[in-house]
Amino acid sequence: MENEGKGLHARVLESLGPAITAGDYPPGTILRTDELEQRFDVSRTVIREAIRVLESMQLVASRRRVGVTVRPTEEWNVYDPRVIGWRLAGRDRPRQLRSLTVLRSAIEPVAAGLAAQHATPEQCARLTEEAMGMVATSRGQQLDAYLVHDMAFHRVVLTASGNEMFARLGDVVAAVLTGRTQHRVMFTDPDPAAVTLHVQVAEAVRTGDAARAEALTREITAGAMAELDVLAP
Amino acid sequence: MENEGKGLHARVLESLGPAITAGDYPPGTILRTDELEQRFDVSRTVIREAIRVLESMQLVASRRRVGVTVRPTEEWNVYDPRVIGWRLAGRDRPRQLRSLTVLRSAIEPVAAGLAAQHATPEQCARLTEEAMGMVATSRGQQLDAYLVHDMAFHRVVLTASGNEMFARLGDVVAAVLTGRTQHRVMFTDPDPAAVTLHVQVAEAVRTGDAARAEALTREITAGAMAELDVLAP
DNA sequence: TGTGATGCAAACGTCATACTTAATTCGCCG
DNA sequence: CGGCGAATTAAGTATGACGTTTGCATCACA
Repeated sequence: MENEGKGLHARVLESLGPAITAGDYPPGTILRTDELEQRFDVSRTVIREAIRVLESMQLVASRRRVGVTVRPTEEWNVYDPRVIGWRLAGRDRPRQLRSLTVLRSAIEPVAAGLAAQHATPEQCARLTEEAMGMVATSRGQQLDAYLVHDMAFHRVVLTASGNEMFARLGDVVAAVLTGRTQHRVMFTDPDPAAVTLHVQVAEAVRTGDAARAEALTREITAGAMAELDVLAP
Repeated sequence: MENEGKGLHARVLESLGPAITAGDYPPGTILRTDELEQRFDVSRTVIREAIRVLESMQLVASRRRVGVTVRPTEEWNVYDPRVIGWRLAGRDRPRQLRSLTVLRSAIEPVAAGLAAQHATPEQCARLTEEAMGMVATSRGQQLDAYLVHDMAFHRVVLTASGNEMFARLGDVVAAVLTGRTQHRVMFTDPDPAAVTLHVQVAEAVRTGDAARAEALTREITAGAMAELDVLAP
């Protein structure tokens, strides 16, 4: 197992979390702590702490005399990084990927516009650098290297926006980009038009042209949305 | 106290959470469990469960031999409803309100566009109804009643978008709207232009005009952003 | 004197158990 | 038949003991 050195409650969590988010326990399902205790062969303390975390994610609700009940999907904290990770790893990965891509398409253009206004010289340099990296790796089946630059590029944009809520979505965007690469046929190089757009965004941010940065980024995310119709059910 | 019937760990959480998010414990601060145990006069079990929840919010990290250390702001789960609530209640409320308003301005127009495509007849009816309610309460110092309709309106739009990530931001938007009303001079009626925009959005969604719904909503959020410069530092 | 191995101790992690609280169920009595 | 209360059940809390990790200091050796 790679489940070592993380504490027992973390191990229980890594088992229950994915199962619940995958829908293995339909909403309303009742889990009893003593049953879990036996199933995982750990003490109540451990189970209780794992439950407390699941409860803080709104995945379950714990009531006396009743047990721990699984809550309906609409009540989950779908922005919790672990919930996102579990759902991406599980059964409704396509659905989750779709939700996140739509989220991206809303956030990133605005973030790029703000970045054009607030980015530091260092961030502008980083941006140009990563865009260049994308150009360099855009041909000849170097998808992995390309992905690294792509993720870095978008992360810098989100950070440079100066909005902490946007900045925290860096991991989400990275996950979406990674997911797309994994689903893509492995010998298809990235769309040259998309690469060009990234270079232009870097330039727009550097010159402080917010409207242009926003519009260009909107083109990028529109492209991602278009791909989605082909890739995800 | 109104802290009753919620369990001891919840009470500890309601004390530590706001304190940490308010910056009372700067990043790197070390809390020891036995000290907390004495301070709150509860058992280790309770402290440990509270710590576990704070840890799941990425507010703190617990390491052996060193204690529970407060993590830097950039690592917090800023989308956790409780974190948002605590920060809105605390010292950097203006900053948080600003972040959330920017987030709104990115999300809501896209959500409205999607709502125009996916809204059910029932949702369209709800939308028109709430817009009418806003019109009815927009004059004569009925700000509280107006706020109720305003919140309901935006919540329906977010839900009708069909995107679960958007739908979960209903509480955030509600918090922003509430915050705005509280900060506004209490005898100033809402901007008539904004009220009209809401009515037009309802219509655009009903007629399935996505582009128009998006553009109109963008006007609404732009207005909210403009207000912000006056209200928040 | 410098460097690395070794051992101690501090603080969290886990376990077992006893006791408390609250809610549901069921049966008694009016 | 209905309401009220006692039994039951499962989570919540408290506590003492032991395990585990790891920062730090000390000591040995070159």
